[in-house]
Amino acid sequence: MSHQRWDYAALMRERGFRVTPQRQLILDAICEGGGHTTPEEVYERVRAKSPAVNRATIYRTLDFLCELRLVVAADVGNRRMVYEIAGDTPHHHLVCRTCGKVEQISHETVKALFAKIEREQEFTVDMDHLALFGLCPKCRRAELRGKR
Amino acid sequence: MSHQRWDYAALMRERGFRVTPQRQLILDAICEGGGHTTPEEVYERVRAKSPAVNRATIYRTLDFLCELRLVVAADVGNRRMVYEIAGDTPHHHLVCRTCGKVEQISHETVKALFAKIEREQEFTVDMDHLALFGLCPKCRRAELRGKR
DNA sequence: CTACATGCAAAGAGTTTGCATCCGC
DNA sequence: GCGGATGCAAACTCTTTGCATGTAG
Repeated sequence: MSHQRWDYAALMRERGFRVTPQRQLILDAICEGGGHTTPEEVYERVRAKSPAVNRATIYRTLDFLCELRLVVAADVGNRRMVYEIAGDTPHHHLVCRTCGKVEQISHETVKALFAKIEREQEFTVDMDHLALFGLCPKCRRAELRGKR
Repeated sequence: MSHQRWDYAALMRERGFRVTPQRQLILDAICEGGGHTTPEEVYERVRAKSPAVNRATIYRTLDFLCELRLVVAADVGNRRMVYEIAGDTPHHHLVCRTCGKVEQISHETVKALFAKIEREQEFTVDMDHLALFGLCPKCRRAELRGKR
């Protein structure tokens, strides 16, 4: 999925922000991540193309892109933040803690839980990205085999 | 719920570890948290009673207590770890992204989602601590008021 | 008495901020 | 040219580590 730079550029300008080379490089870097990208990965990828770009710019731009809702941030635990291009449909991730494979869950599936929490505790969960850890089918079978 | 210091002390000694005043103070401090306590809160509470205790000891002891499984650690997002006495029924956390307040959700509530994921995608979610972000009732009302 | 635990200080990682400079519009 | 964006360096938070000292068993 391309991030369609032209649209993003127009969107930024419309809202009175500037389209800078750094911002484009950082968007590219997040795209290259496919799924999720850490700030450090963004930094490395950007630096490969343009070594002068500063870490502070990475962080400021990631925040900026999140505020524009072009990018979403997800806290995947272990004190790690990951960023990804905001997609059309909100989705969540299943992360296999053995092989690291990432699957998706639809927002529909998760919404039932959020609704239940809202109903029972009045707490409004508004996460646009949820990361759930566990075992993918393959690793689960491997684990069962190992335990016998 | 008390942490029953005598049992813990016996357990530590059985396994060849020492029962020190610091360890007892730190256990007390986690207990005082009721649900969940950050390292900083532990530090403050311990320091109120025994000002010489060092931050490094807090971190080392929290790790130690986790390894003994007397305490469980939960990554509550926002790069914040919280600790609590082990042994309660497994539960999860709701974190208010405005005021930072942390509430609990029962494992029962969450299990339905995990079961659904298992059924639909064969993926076994096995998280013992899930952190969901959103707005607590109070901040939600404040936000609604602000938007009018 | 001995090994484990602690205090201290310093180093780390990861992130944020103040300020001068730069450059997109 | 103006004001937002960037680079730089420094600060900041949270956590970890090496080493000498202290103390539980």
